[in-house]
Amino acid sequence: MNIPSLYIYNSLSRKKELFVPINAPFVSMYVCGPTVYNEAHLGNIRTFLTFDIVFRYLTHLKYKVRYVRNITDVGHLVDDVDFGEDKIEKRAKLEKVEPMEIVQKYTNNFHTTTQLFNLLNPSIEPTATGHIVEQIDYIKKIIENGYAYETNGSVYFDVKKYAEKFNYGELSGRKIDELLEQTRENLEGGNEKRFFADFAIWKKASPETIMKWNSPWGEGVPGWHLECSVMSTKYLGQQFDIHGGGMDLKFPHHECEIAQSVGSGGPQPVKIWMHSNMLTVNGTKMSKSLGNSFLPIELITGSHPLLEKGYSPMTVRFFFLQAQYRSTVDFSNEALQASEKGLNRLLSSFSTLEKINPSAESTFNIQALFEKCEDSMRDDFNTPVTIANLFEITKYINLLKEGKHTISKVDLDFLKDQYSLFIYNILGLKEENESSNSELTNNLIQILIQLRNQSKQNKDYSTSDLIRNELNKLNISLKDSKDETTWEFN
RNA sequence: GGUCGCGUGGCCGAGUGGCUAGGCAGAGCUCUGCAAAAGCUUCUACGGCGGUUCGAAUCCGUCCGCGACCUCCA
Repeated sequence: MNIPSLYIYNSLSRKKELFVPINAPFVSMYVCGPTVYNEAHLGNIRTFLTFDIVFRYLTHLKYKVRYVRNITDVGHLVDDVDFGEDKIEKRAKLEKVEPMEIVQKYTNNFHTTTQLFNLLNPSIEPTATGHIVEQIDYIKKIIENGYAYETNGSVYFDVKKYAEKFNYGELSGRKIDELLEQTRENLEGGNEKRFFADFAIWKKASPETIMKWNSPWGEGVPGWHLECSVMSTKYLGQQFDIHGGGMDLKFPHHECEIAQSVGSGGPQPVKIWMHSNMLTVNGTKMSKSLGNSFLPIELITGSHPLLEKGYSPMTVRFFFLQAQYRSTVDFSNEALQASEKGLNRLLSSFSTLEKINPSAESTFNIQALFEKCEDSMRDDFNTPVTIANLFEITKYINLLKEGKHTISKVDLDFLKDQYSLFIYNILGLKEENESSNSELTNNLIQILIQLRNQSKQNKDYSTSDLIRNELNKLNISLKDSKDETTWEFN
């Protein structure tokens, strides 16, 4: 297998590294999925989009990718105090339904949303509740290795003990000494933990808790960090290629995952840690608590107060891809509108392409242009540069149509093939609302267009303008080009 | 306070020790009965101050501003 060099930024080493799979052509990738206690917002979508691109591009490079993205359906506590409440249970009480109804409802919702944004489904989508037995076994191993202790029916990971031998904090750049400085103030109040940085891997359940399981330590729930270690190990092995997630999961979540894996007797679990940056609104992280988060539906309808109008899912997808995944992206109406127009320009080239006739020779090097697209993707999935390169190709397509360049049959076929490959398959963009118009509507409007063009030929401009204006009142706009008139809904 | 990151033209956003990123907006032009749409062309910026260098927006130092994480967060 001859695969060109792909470089990926590794959060662990803090530099771009040549990607060499542990067991090529297979690639194993784990991404922290959603906690299904409410609707995913746009910030969440950005992260999943990042890894959708990684999945798509690795697949394009002919790797056989096993992409695991979990569903957290238990164990994610509202906070980490002794009797922290499960996020899903809390929501279930609020909506007065069973916790599993909440799980089902928001899992369904999540899937609808991922489809909306054209995110590919992962190879495996395991749930935390489906792996309770494995999690209990995993906890036992950690205890046997001496890196966890039981208190009051809960089991905590012993960070201090772990740090004696291993480097706790290596991923997030935290020093255990700095953590120690905060010990005194944080240890007040009869905490069950020996050390404030210790984290629960099994949490005792209160009597009224509905979702709980039997364990050697009594009834309880697994800790949030644990599921990812357990399920990644189960489906990808003790060591796998890529682990992804949002930047805000780096600490403590991913740090704890490493500790659990190593503490259970395994090796350093992940070769490349990838973290996608946050979506911001007016420079501040999008989050529900700040009230600045958009739900997909608010985005499409434009019903959120911060939005001037609605934007299609593909516009948002394209907008996200115009920034590199490791940079923050700021959400603004101006930027969205710019993306909307830019995307439209890119996509309209497909129909332009159909009108181009091949010549004997090509006057430009189309292979080189697409090679640039590959290069930018291979440089840590640099989609903004790839898009810039595609716009350059778009310009050539337009120049071809104007006859200012020529292209051979072979090159034209290559161009069509590659343009479609990059835009549809690799960037995962797609046409929208094209098929939403009924055949009848289209035929009726075509008749009106014919009538109008006849009027124009007869220089009967009052009739032609009448047709155009009346259609406009129905939110239908006509677009004249040199050889034809097309229409679209406003 | 600790750790990390960022500051690019009107806006959004790449990148790089010397060679035009790109998109949107603006301007000009083409097309056109008019308008719209579309296309082409164009607009040359890198927070302040020092330093290294033949040359820095890119490296180093410092200051200013902004943000993320520090056990809810994608």
